[in-house]
This record gives sequence, C-alpha cells and structure tokens, in this order.
Amino acid sequence: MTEDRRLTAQGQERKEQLLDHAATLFAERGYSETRILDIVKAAGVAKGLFYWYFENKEALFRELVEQNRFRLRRAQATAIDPRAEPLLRLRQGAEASVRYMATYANFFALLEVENLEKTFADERRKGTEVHTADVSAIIKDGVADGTIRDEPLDLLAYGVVGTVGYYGHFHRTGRMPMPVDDLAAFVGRWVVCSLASDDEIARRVFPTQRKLKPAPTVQVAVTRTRVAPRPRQHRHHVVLKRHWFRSKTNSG
Amino acid sequence: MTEDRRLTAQGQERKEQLLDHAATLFAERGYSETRILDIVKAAGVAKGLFYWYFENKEALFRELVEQNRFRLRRAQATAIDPRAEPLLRLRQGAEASVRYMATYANFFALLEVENLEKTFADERRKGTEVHTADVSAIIKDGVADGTIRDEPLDLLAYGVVGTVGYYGHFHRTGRMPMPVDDLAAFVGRWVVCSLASDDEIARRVFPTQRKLKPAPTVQVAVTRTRVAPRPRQHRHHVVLKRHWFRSKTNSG
DNA sequence: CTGGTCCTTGACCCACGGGTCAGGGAGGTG
DNA sequence: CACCTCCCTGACCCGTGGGTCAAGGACCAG
Repeated sequence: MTEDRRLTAQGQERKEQLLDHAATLFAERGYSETRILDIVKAAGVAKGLFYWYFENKEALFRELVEQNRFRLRRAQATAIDPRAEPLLRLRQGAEASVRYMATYANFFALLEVENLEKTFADERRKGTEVHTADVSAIIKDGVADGTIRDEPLDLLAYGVVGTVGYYGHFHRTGRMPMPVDDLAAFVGRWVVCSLASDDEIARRVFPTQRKLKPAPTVQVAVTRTRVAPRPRQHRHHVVLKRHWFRSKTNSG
Repeated sequence: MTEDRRLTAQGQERKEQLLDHAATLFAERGYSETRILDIVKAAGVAKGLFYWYFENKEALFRELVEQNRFRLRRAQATAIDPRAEPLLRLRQGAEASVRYMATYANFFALLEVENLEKTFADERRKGTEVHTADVSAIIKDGVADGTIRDEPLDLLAYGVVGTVGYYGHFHRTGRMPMPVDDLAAFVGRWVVCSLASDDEIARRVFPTQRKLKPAPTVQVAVTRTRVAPRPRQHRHHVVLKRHWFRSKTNSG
C-alpha cells in the first residue's frame, strides 16, 4: 500500500480489526516485540493482507496514535463545563482524562514506546502539546482572576498534564488497586491543590462536582477500541467471505 | 559470557566503555534501533568482544539501569537534611532529583524504553518503588504532624515521584528552555503546594533553601557517565594494546 | 456473462543482525 | 623459556522477520 486506498465497508472493517489486534499486542508485549505476523495471525488473515492496508508497522502505529489523540481530546471537551471557574474546569478535565486513560489503557501503554524510534517521540509530543495548550489557556484565566498562584504559565500547565499522565501510568501498570472514580477524584484534588493560590479557594472547588457518573457499563481495562461487530472468527481452512457481514451492513 | 568473569583493570575499563557508548547510542536512537555492531564500532572494538563482557544486549541494558538507580538514590540521600521538617525534606529530595535527572539525562531517556519488553517494565518499576517508599516514609511524618493534607499515603507518594519524573522528562526532551536550578526550585514549590495542608505552611517552607549550589563544574547534558580516561582512539588497523594505559593504572 | 475492482492468500526472497568460534597476541608467573 | 589467563579479532552461520508477488475468489456494474 503506497497511496490512500479507497476502502469498501468491508475494507474499513478489516483495517479496524488489524488496528485493534495490533493495539492489543503492542500493549501486551511491546511494539518491537510484536511481529507483523503476530498481528495478522491474531486477526486471522494472511500476511500479505497487512500490506494492503498499511505501508508497514510504523504506519499502523501512527494511525493508532492519531486515532487515540483525537478521542481523548473529545472526552476532555465534553467533560468540561465552559461556564465554571478555571480551577473547576481544570479539575473536570483532569478527572475526565484519568477516566479516559483507564478505559483505553492499552493505547496509552503503547504511547510509552517512546525512544523506540526518534520519530515516535515527535508523535507523542504533538499530543502532549495540544493538551498542554488547552490546559494553559484555562490556567491563564485563573492567574488573571487570582485563583491560581502566579508562576510561569507553561510550567504549571506541564505540571497538570504530567500529573494526569503519571497517575494514569501508575494506574495502568497496576499499582493502584482502586476504583477509577476514586483515583480520578483524587487527581482532581491534587491538581487543584497544586495550583490554587490559597487553600480557601482550593476548598471551595473541592466539593463542587459530586456527580459520580452512574458508570455507563463501560468495561474497565477494555481490550478493543470498538465494540463493533467482529466479522471474523477463528477458522481452520474455512475462508471467511464477505457476505455474512455484508448482509448486516446492508440491513443496518 | 555466561558466568561472572574475573576482569582485570583493563577488562573493567573496556566494559565501562561499552556501557558508556551503549548508553549514548540508546539515548540517541533508542534501544531497539541500536545494533550491537553499532556499540562495538563506537567503542572501536570487534563484535566478538561484546560477548566477552555481556551475555547480550538486554543484559547490558540491565546493568546500565542498575548502575543508574544506585546513583540517583545516593544523590537524593545526600541532598536531604534529616533534621528538617517533612515538607522541606521532600522539597530537597525533589530538587535533587530534578538536578540529577538533568545531569544524567541520557540514562533516564533510556529508561523510557519501557514496554519494549515486559521484563524491562519490571526493572523500571523496581526503581520507582524504591523511590516511592522513600518518599512515603517522609510523607507519613508530615501527615502525622499535620503539615501534609490527609490523603492516602501511597497516592501522595506517587504524586511526588510522578511530578519529579514528568518534569525531568519534559526538561530532558527540550521543552523547558531554562536553567536546571530554576526548574528544580519550581518543582520543589509545586510539590510543597500539592502536599501542604494549608498555604500558611507551604509558604513557610518556600524560602528556606536559598543555597544555590555553586555548580560544581558538572557539565549539563553530559554524554558519558564517567569522566574516566578513555584508553582508546580511532585506529584503522593499528591494534590497541594494553600497555599504554596499563602504565597509567600502575603509576596511579 | 464479461470485465473490473477490491480483497485475500501463502509461498518465496533476502538482508540483517544475533550469536559462535578458531585462532592469535599480550602480559604475567614459575 | 614454557605456559596459562585474559583479551581481542573478524569471518562465518543461520534464524527471523520484513516485504513482494502471482494467482485467485467475491462481488458489482453493465
């Protein structure tokens, strides 16, 4: 695959499958330890097919990262109440991020392949920078109205991004045996305490958000991105053909 | 190399050279992108010699990590005044860590190969756990005497470790164009603010440590661990023999 | 039915990099 | 001197895994 392919519904489906399985394998055993053969085997297809959809393993990786970055940002945006005061907005964003990271733990695990190749570092960096810019904008408001202590803007922003990232990491790697919501709440408080210009203000922001979402049946530690239909099954020599999910696509 | 070798002074020397060059290359292009051939070439020796000193690349990596973990802990210990109050001790430790990480940026960069192989994750984890335990002990004191807010101990500890790590990371990857001492001071303040039970206390700990070390000529962004003599030079077909640094060892 | 596009297969090629090994030189010891 | 240990070399072997390709099947449009 060199240029952009025109993919049918089936093609798109297959591609997603490959992405999913790759993500799982990367998370399980690491990027460089995952062979292309492993990926296609997991997806139950032949090796040659991989190159129909991706130029190579690195290209697949990039798509994975991009896909994910986009989703995280959306999760943050929807969690933040734009009319709330800055500190509270930051708290909401932090909590949403922690939850998101817990849900899509696999993706974030694979972001940690940094340094594998220099180019990957840039990829990740880009994500962090977007996040930092978002945070920075909010902090600016807070410094302006005096609720956030007066320090270099970007330093504070990196602190928030870093904190969220690190707690996400620790949780992901199993060092925090506790409900995600509790962790998210804690991180929210931590961020507020780190930034607030005095503890009066901090305490004011503390108890505001008491809406523990009723846990929308989202499975913790999920493995696959989509809950999409999985139009394949293990076969031995039975070739899977398109019709039996084509039919679904048509009827849906 | 299977068992532990008995190394002469020369042998030890060579081994260190290989470790040094490996560290540099790992930091430059990543672990999996560094070939054993690259390492030995950088050190100016033949490939076979690598296996005289190390079982394989992974074994070398482990030695590198261990070496480094030990050094960091020592740096922290010497920076902390055991008679100071908890928050101040934490601040001292955090500042020392940031400085150390900046100095040995290469080593920390290579710690980020996590997920490359699952076994490496454990290696890194071990380091973090030691650090966390150290921090945790101090925090406990602070919670006891009321200067640190009352939250789960380990969560707070991870926060401190994480913050230091993340700022180290950001600095290392060039996103903080500022003197290390300034950054260290900022991180110190950040940690104090995050933990202090009220801002009265925080402010008390702020201005205490005004001792900007007179920068003991330690080069920033160093490349090699040791400033040791480098008993080798590029040669074409001139074989380097032992005598010309043996002589030094003997006379020293 | 014909031709065309999209998808899929698995054998095949081959560079690369790991690990090995026979051989040799340098220095110390007796 | 002989002899042993430690150090060092570079050609060689070989599995692995990336990437290719000719061929074929499914589905659709005309």
